[in-house]
Amino acid sequence: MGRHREFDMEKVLDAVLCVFWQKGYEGTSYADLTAAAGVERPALYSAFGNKEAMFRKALDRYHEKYLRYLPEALALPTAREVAEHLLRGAIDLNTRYPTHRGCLMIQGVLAGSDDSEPVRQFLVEARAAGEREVRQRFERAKDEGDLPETARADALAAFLMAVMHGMAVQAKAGFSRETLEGVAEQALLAWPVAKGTKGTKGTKAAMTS
Amino acid sequence: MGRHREFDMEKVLDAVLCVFWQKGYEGTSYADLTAAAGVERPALYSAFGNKEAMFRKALDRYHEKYLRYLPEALALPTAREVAEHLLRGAIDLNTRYPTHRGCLMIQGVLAGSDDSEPVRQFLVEARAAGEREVRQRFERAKDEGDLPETARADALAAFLMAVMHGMAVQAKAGFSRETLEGVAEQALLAWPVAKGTKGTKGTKAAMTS
DNA sequence: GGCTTTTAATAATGGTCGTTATGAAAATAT
DNA sequence: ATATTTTCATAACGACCATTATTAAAAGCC
Repeated sequence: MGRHREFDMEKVLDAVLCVFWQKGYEGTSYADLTAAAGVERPALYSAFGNKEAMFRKALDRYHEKYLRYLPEALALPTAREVAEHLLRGAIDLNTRYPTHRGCLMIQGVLAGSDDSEPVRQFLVEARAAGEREVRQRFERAKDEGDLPETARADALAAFLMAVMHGMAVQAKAGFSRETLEGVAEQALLAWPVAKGTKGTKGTKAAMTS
Repeated sequence: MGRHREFDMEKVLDAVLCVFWQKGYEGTSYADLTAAAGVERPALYSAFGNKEAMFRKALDRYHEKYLRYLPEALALPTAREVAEHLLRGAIDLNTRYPTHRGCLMIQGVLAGSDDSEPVRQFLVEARAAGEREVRQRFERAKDEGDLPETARADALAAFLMAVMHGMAVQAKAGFSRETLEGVAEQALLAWPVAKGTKGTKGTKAAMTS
């Protein structure tokens, strides 16, 4: 019984995601959303609830569709490869789409009015969760011996995420892919190497290959 | 002739700056500004012009009052010291004030509506100007021999700024000063050393002293 | 075909945004 | 002391914000 919806829910969500990605949570209005989705306001409300819920849904999709490189990275055999894959994945994602450069988890809400504080806090926690996974992966790497005992997993994870966040800021500012590759390359130069493991001296092209 | 203004212009500007610093450009309303400055709207308009001009004035003051560590850093004798001072200064600034953590030049506008695009672009250019100064300083360091000929000044500057941007994001997310010091320490581990210059092996406390 | 149910589009809600008239208060100048 | 000029606070402006009534259209069931 009843009529079925005429629009493609996934297409609408993708359109919504792109707008949030480009303009951030607060910078996005329903006028923007309806224009991008080709669907009127009440349809968005019936489909998502409200703006905050819509953003959370968009963020879910962002994880599923664009942040796959994170679990991919964590599954690699060594911490060095994990770091390389994370940096490369971030560069790809931040520079691939000219209309929405940078990272939704950074520019979604970095600072804003009190109204958007719940969303900001949600993003803070989401980023912390990602960093936690990376840290735990590096702790495992210490156990497995591909990171030296003296390495600090928490500092390495925080450093790696800081570089990724910084690259997101730079990508949003229009920095080229090549420039970001130089950043990632420098970030990896001091990657700790466990005793008895061959280093990567001379492989300066590690990040650009 | 005529009446003179009753409020302290510098105090008002400081208050305005703090609000922008905390909530960003778009997240700040005139209600916030008047509440913080203790001055009514028309006074702000007569003193600054409009919101965008007010933000630019606040950014000028930010440079003068809080970004002094940048020219300080550039004046130091070696590139290594420049980098250390920049990182330390960023950490200080980003974590010192609990009510407005992070960096105005990052969280002022990272992404926003079309209305705030001029301000966003202005911040992009301001950050680029800072990075350019750092790059030129590193090129000089190559000439002077305290950076090796093989070092890429542009990549080092971009990397350093990326780490600083990333730390600003993390500071806004509540990261402790100690965590950021660990990030900066890792960032400096691979700092290039010219031939015939003594390295810094073993001085792991370089950043926390 | 009539009845019910769900979606669609139009348009209105109260509230807040940035920006300004407006008129009272205060201080200098004549 | 009066006139002039500037600043001050109250309050209003239109525009846009996120959120909903409201009503028309479409699709199922009998």
